[in-house]
Amino acid sequence: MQRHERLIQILDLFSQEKPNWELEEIHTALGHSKSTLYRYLKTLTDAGLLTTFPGRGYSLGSRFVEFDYLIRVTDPLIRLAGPVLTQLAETNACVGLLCRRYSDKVLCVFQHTATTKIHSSYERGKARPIFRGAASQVILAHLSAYQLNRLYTPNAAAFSEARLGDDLAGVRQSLSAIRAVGWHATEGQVTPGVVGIAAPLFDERGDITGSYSLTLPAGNVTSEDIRTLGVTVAGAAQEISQTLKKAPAS
Amino acid sequence: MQRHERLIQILDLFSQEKPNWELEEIHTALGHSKSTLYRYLKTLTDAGLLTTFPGRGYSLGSRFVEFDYLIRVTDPLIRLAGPVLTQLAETNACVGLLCRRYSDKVLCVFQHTATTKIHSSYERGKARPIFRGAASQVILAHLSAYQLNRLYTPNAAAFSEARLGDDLAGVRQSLSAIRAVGWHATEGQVTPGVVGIAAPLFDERGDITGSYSLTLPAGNVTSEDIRTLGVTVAGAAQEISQTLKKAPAS
DNA sequence: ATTAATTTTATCATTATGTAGGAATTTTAA
DNA sequence: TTAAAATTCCTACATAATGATAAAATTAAT
Repeated sequence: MQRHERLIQILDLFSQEKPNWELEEIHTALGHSKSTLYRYLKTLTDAGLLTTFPGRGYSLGSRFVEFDYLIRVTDPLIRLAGPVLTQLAETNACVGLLCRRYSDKVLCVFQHTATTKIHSSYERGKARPIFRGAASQVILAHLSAYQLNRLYTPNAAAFSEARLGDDLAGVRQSLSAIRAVGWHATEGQVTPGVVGIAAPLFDERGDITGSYSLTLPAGNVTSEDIRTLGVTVAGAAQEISQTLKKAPAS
Repeated sequence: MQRHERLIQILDLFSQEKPNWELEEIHTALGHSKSTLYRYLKTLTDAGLLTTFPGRGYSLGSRFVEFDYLIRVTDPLIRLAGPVLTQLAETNACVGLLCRRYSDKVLCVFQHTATTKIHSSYERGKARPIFRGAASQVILAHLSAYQLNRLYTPNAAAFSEARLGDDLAGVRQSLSAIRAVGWHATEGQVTPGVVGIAAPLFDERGDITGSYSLTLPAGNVTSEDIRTLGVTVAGAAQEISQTLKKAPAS
């Protein structure tokens, strides 16, 4: 299984800093023979994963845009949680975030901004590690014991830095506390001066699938405000999870 | 190059009708051995092109969402044309569309709706054939003679149905007329009772790269209105193309 | 519209890599 | 904690990938 990885490796080249690659540049970067490279690029282009225009090299193909659309419209979480989140963000003049767990990271899948005080850098399509910030940690708190174990060993330092505990027992305790409260708030773990308040979302089988959160400037809010918002967010999230249970996904 | 195609073939299974696939279902559909299939699925999953959750099978992975984001933020067309288009749509209480050419189809990459009278079904991520509708035909009109030839032979019927002419000479003439006017309007080619008014967008090398268009209900507009809007759209598109020329893409 | 230059694809002998089936392991669920 | 299920590993064998070159397609210029 080395060939397939080499094919897909080509996709890894494309980044925000360098979204366009000439054939020669790919050749230099990855070092295939010209005919092999042309073969690879044709396969990826035919699949819509790359596009090419004469004299302008290769860039990411339409398939990514099309499949993002497909994911968007088939995601029951967005359909259910989106409107409620928008309203919540508007009511509280803050930023609303809907995140999903993808293996060991957390991806923003929907966002609504209802304030100019925060420059939200967390739009649909941006991923974060599962360790920092309320929207991530509330997911972490609901992983199965087995999954937490598996995750902890190679990431002990990250857990420690995120103030979740310095050993597995400590981490378990912190996460258990988050579960007991039903919502979770952090300050400045992602952006300084910004508070995040998050609640967990469960899928139709009752497994953790994402988080529902509000992000607001730390200055204006008391811990009492945070508690009130936490309860609100948790209530909304719970309702969504229950609806999801009744109307199973496709 | 048969192996790689089989890998990517798996992605073709995922659709709006069936966004979730169990291993067994894929096995039935494509007929690899179990170990090979697991190997394929692991490769795709490691690459972020698929995700899997226990008991819920496989679905499209986070990479599509992340790369869509990347494409969105690195697309100079969206950056330049987006705001102007939004304003144009608002002013005229209609739907604004920004499309891009991807080989033989046209993809909507940005949309702004400023009316409730049309149910716009053309959001970011939706693709259409290059033959029907103003937003497509205006791109068709600016293909090179060679590309038009190549496209015509296997699609003569489609050209005819789209009323672009019944032979290559006729098609050339229709398209030449569109070029001469600088904008193009069609009625009901995509949605009955809906008028589309489009102008071409050229990249920094002067090649056709997309279209800029407004979509509005046919009832309320006179052909004089259409002409006025056409000139406006063409002017805006021209300005964008010129800006693009000065500020070359990454 | 024709022609020259460039880019892309096809061909084919050689060599390396993927495949399938069962065993071992990991992960989930009870 | 243990049993069940899902996933990955292992190896002999078959098959397809590779790269140099030739042919074709596409672009650019006249």
